[in-house]
Amino acid sequence: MLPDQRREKIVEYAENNGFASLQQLAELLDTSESTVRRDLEYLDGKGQVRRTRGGIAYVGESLTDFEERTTRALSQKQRIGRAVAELIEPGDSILLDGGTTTLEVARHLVNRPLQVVTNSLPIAQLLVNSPETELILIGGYMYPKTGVALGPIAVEALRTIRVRRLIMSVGGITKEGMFNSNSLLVEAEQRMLETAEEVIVAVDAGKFGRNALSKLCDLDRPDRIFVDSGLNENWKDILSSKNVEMTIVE
Amino acid sequence: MLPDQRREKIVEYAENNGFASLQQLAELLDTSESTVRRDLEYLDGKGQVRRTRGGIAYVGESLTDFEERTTRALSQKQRIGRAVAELIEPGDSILLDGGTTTLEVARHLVNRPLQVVTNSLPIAQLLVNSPETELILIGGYMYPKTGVALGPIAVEALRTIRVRRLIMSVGGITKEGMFNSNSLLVEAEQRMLETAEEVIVAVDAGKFGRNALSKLCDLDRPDRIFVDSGLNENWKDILSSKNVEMTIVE
DNA sequence: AATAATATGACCGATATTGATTGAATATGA
DNA sequence: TCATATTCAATCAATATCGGTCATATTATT
Repeated sequence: MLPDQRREKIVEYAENNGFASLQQLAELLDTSESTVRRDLEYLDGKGQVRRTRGGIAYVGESLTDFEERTTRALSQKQRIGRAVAELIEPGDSILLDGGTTTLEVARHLVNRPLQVVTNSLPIAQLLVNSPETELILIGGYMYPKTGVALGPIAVEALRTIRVRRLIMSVGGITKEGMFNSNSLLVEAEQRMLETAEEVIVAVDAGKFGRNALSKLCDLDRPDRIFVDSGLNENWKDILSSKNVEMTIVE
Repeated sequence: MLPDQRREKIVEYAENNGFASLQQLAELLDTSESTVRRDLEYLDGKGQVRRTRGGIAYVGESLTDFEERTTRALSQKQRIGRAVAELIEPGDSILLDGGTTTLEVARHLVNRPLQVVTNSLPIAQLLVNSPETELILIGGYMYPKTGVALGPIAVEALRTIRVRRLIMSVGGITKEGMFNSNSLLVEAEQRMLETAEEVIVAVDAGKFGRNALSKLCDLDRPDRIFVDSGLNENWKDILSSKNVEMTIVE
């Protein structure tokens, strides 16, 4: 097997399982631990994966990525995306955060007369040739896996922008608030929150009760949350007690 | 089997499988490893496929298919792109302007250890998943036709950036200087000129003697110009009298 | 047909990768 | 704390791959 191919498989395996031990990988790839060790060193050096004693852990959206793979979660994302897009009115100016859910929203915005601001490369790619849509891209350091622009350049660019609606997704929601896994991302998203009149959060129910690294904002900060019908009653009560408008998509 | 036919099969196989080893290919095509090796060198040179030790990996979306079959001017662009890319050293920080010629340069930068700054969406798309390459995207208003970011946001972002080399292409070159067709673009490019230690212009010979809307800079502003061999002697004299280093690609 | 130009396959020294081994560093558990 | 068991980083010999060269075969041109 080719070295690059092997490394790709390692990343893939780590993505799916969140963690992988040296032995597992050596057996899976039918190679020696030495080689795996060298590969991990290489991949870690590049930030694709984080080494831990005895193996590796996937860095980034590990848990969510896994869930995204399941078709059920995906089709829910699509439904959520459509529902959010239906809310958008002609001539709106909207800010689209990166993420697979917001990408689903963007799919429904092609060829609609809108001003769209985004820091997501895939979303920009989708909308750049949409004739009716005026597209403004937020630049910055490109985070490789998800293709979103982060860092000081992104934050600075967001300072000069005002939009009617922000559509964002988050990595986890607990009673303490909304979370995401990457602190650079959270910093950019906090700036986004300041630029929008109305904040809309689009998540699948699986994110509720799950924690992540950095706190993004309080639970009552969004004006509206779009979520699929998998949300349990307890959470519905909590949200309505916080005066967050909720749209259950099915 | 014809060489071109054989190469086409190699690309096809790589597309389908993601990876292909030398041995696999040699067997599949019923030819020697030497020949396959030469083919891979050729295909890698065109950016259609990425060589890795022991074989090849398929690289990104094949815009190439479309461009491959077009005029001679394009293959000159490819050659220029390759020549410019050879100049770039590991660890360099470079700023890539938008345009088809610079896109050809970018094809040869995939998987090389570099810091790349660009305002071009297609170039970003090409490099975002190149693991060795750190990518910084300049945002702004997206100009639909060419997919480059322009306007005040782009200009502002460029103010905070310094790079070793700027690689740009221009719409026209006359004795009065370099020109481009869009004044927003020229404004951004003038800012780019300020951020780079060394300015490299990559153009095909057809641009010489041609005018365009907005003046970008004087003829002697670039440190180096890459151009194909179609450039006539008169222009060579003019450029050398201006102390611009010239590389004739062929 | 003769010649030139190009493509091919085999070979070889240089280089990179691999797997095993070792002692050092770190974690585990009494 | 100490003893034991893992895991780690470094090293080395064996192996695989690379780039270049050369003789031969194929194709194009005169």
